[in-house]
Amino acid sequence: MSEPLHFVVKTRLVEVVERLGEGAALPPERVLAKDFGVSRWTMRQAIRELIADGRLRARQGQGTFVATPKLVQPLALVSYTEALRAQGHTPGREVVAFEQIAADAELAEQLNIAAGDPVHLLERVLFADGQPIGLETTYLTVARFPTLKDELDPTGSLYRCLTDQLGVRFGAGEELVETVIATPREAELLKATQSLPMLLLHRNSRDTSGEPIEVVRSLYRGDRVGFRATLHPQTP
Amino acid sequence: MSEPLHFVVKTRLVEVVERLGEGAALPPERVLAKDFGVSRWTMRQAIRELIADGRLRARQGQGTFVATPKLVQPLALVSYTEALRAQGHTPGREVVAFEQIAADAELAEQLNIAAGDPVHLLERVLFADGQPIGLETTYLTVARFPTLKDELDPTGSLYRCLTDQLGVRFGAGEELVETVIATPREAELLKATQSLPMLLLHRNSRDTSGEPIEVVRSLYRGDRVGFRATLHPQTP
DNA sequence: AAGTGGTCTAGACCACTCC
DNA sequence: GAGTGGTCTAGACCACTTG
Repeated sequence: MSEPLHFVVKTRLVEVVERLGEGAALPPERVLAKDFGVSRWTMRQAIRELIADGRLRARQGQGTFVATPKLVQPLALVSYTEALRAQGHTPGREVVAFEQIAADAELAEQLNIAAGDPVHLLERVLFADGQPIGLETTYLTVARFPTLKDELDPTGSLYRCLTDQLGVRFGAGEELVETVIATPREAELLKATQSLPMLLLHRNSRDTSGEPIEVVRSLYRGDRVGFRATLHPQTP
Repeated sequence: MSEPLHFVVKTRLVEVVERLGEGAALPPERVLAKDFGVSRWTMRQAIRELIADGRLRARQGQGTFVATPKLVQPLALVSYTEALRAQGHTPGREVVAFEQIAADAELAEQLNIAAGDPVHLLERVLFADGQPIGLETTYLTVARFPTLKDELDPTGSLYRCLTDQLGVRFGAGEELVETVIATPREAELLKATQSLPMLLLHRNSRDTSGEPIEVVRSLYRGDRVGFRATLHPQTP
């Protein structure tokens, strides 16, 4: 058994998926398992990998369907809303939380404040064409943005509010990208099955004078989103 | 059952992992399952997620161990060797293939050549401190680099060879990042268990005049590597 | 040979959606 | 209520590493 059975099944299932069109429904797992002559566990293993690869999409109580291609988002300091619209998709946002909390040690260091200092916490689910694709958690220092709670429409663009209303000028920033598994809470907010690979982006934005503006933790569904970075040549 | 059992187990297992030090061995799966009062399948589900998160590492025939933190690699046009060394790690490379193939339609378009034209294929496993962390597949047009096969030491830096020996000047490039599941072949080369989430980087480098230099498909172990991008402010 | 993780089976029940 | 995907069990065998 050099090649696991579930991979053989996956390979054969890919052919089925390619014959069906986008959005087409797959036969039920139990039927597929019988057709392929494997157990349901093995069948699900193959399906699960195709879901992680973004080829299939499962909906409990309904069935499994051929997915549409992944979105590609820019890895840059631009508004989420504008980036999506530029690609012809309909952006959406849903506020999960907008409150003040006390910064823990790690967050305090990243924002260059003292542990325990108050920070704004803004947590929003990002939608594209009605589908949840990401969970964005933003932290901003209250001392620096005392009027944010009044000025910001939490369903609107934070980036726009900061630049247009509060006069913030974004400088260079850093973004970290890695894969993680979502917690059940995060998975539920993203309407994803648990243990689906996610892309975690961690951003620490600074203004033109190098002062921290915000700390952002964005969790994107790995089955639906990819990112594009623009590389700049070295000048040594 | 709003919270799946395997997640409850995962949460409790994290505490165990944190008490043990880096590199420490976990009890066998069967023992853990018994201790937690769950089936081995549920136990493995929890372990599998901690492996994907980079907290644990499993070695067949040996056991499961507490992992070291993820590496963070720059998402930039610099030599892999130099980047790793700058972080105090020992880089390594192993050549899997170095040959000529005919470009398929997609590759031909990306390299701005005709389908069927010969291209160099260089496939290498990248190591950090003796551990395989990535599989890099590079395609270069033979017509543009006819002497590459003679000039390049395939165990050395391709970037160095291109810039120093062949006079190539890298311009701006684009890099795509997404999560995928490795094929069994790729998983084997990376000594990873299958169905582990990977980070796929797809790069299309161009020189200063905009001509394509190379197409690179890099597959990194998502449990061991993260990436850092530097963001540049918009100038509208 | 013994013990480890990796794969697979058969079967069960739960949660959700639609009729 | 019927049918779907989601979770979980108990048990088996395989592949690999070490003594």
